[in-house]
Amino acid sequence: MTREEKRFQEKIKAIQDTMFVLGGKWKLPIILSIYGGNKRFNDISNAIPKITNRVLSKELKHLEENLLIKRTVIDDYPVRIEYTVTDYAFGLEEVIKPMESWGKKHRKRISDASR
Amino acid sequence: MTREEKRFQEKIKAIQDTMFVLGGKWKLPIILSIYGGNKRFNDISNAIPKITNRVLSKELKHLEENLLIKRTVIDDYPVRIEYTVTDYAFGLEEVIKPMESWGKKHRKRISDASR
DNA sequence: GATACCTGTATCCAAAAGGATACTTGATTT
DNA sequence: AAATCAAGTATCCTTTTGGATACAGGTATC
Repeated sequence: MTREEKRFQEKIKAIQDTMFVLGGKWKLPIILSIYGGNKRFNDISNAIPKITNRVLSKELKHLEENLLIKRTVIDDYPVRIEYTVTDYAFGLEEVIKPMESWGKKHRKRISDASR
Repeated sequence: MTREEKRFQEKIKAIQDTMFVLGGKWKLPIILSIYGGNKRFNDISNAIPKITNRVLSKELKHLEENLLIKRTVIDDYPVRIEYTVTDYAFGLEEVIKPMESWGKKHRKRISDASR
């Protein structure tokens, strides 16, 4: 593999890492929902219609492992859990904003193309 | 649904549109490979180890439908096809670059966190 | 007439992602 | 003693995505 090919592979890998963190059907809705003030498991679940417990649970773990949200155990009764977005997650702004604006332009472009 | 919730849904939809265009295992490697000079089906196929014909064919169609590459029939013998990236595809730079740099920072962050 | 070249398709299969539904745990109120 | 609540787990199933392999179809060379 040439040096050039290697840089190329690293570029792809970095982009795919980003997609791994944000990709799939639910990660963005969950992050934005917590950011919007929902802290508890059932609050988040209710705020996002149709997500199941199993999937929400898995995604919360994924987001926690990737340092985007924090899980805090509050030890009164019944034991409550609070999820909050981390400061680190705010760094995603720099990637989410371009994705949002490109996605909007693209949708328009594609629907224009079919007329 | 409040106005706020609606804006929220549109934001998510736009981001997911971007992911739909770029997501999956092969789309980026294919775009970058064509951008890097591979024009013919078999060239692209050879440049990307392990991709199968079936998958390459499907992904090329997807990328063409999304206006990122152009398919040109060259009526020689045997009929050749050339794929090139479109000018429109260059607009992706604005979303790919942040994804790349965030992905790199994130990989470092995650590996530091586990020490 | 067999063979090779090129750009795919066709068929079948495996793995990953996501969904439905019921259940757990353990203190507390009824 | 039964019911309740929060935050998930457990089990099983469906859908989506990707992979393996063979082969088509038209021309041109051997």
